[in-house]
Amino acid sequence: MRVSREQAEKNRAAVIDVASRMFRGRGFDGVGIADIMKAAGLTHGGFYGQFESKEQLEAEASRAAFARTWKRWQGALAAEPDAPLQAVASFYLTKAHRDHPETGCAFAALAGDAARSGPDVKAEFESGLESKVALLEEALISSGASPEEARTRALATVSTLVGALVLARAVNDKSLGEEILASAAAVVPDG
Amino acid sequence: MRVSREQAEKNRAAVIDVASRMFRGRGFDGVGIADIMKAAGLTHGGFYGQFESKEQLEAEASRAAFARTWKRWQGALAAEPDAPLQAVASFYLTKAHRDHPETGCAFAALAGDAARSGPDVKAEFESGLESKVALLEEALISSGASPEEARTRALATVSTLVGALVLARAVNDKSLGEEILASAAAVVPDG
DNA sequence: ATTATCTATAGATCTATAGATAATGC
DNA sequence: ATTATCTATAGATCTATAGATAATGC
Repeated sequence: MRVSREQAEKNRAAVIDVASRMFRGRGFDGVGIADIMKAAGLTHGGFYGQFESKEQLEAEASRAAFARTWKRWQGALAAEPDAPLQAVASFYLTKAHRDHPETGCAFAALAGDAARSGPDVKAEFESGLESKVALLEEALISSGASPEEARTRALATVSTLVGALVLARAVNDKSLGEEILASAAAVVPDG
Repeated sequence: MRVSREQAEKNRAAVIDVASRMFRGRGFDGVGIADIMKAAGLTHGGFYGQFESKEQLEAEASRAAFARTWKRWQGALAAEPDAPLQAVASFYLTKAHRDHPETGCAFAALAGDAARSGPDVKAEFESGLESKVALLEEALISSGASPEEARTRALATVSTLVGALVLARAVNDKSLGEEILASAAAVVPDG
């Protein structure tokens, strides 16, 4: 049941894509390799021809999630260049984002898991963070901020956004969750 | 090998205490019941005489963690009543806290896990959050803030603190972690 | 001939339970 | 007699690997 080299590459990419969603939805420890391969339409045993280990897939799936969400951030910033922090906050701090971790921010979904993971996963979180912070910094500098102020505001804003989403997901009360998101949006300055 | 009712109650409390640290250190899914019971000096099988399920222990261990850290917050606020947000930020956003999740804030350590847990765990996270927010609100109102402003600032500050700690733990680069913590401290207002 | 994927399984977990044991508390 | 804890195990996972299979790519 061998497939073409092209198809094999597509299969590998599909595994990463499926894993990226499943990991965000259920956590690294909440999904098994058999689950992922089945969802990608392949068999469990085929996994180790594509990846060295589950941890390698965790890293690659995180990278893929960051690449996707980076584009979303970039689009929002391009559409509203004069208020970059509000631009990001307004799509980030939403009920839809809270209710759909599997397609949302990998920091909010997996940073706790990454904190307990090995250096390969953390390396992806590190570059994922730096690349988002770089987007915000650039936009803030264009809006007239100093480089130092831009970096501080960018880092702190990401912390506020991620913290608010994580907390909003950890409570039962939906309206409390929305209050958390709204309070975070209220303190994000207009850049 | 039966023990006195008093000792049995102490054993149960010890299991909760040990679990509260181990869960914060390794996540709910990263620790087994056998691990916890062994660390508490008991046998695996004894667990189900003390608790209905692992999830019940997760909820009780979370509650215990919140009770402990609530006291820390209260102490910091009592010591510095005029700058409540800075008071909390200055012990929360530290290298020591980043490097010791097992004795630190359960939001930062476990909110991602809680988001995927059942309603009993989420209920503890909800009341754990409300009780910390209540402390901050009260202090901010004493410092002259309106009730609405106090609540918004309290919720947003907790989001920023938790987000910064979670992100600082998810990267390899220690100095980047410290930069994240410092940027969060810089944007927390003086109350 | 090479190799992507398959079936099947090893070996190590995990939660939860059944039944035995022995000390407490009536 | 009751009950807190113990030993032992069922049954369901999980990661990872071994070896077979069959289509690609030389």
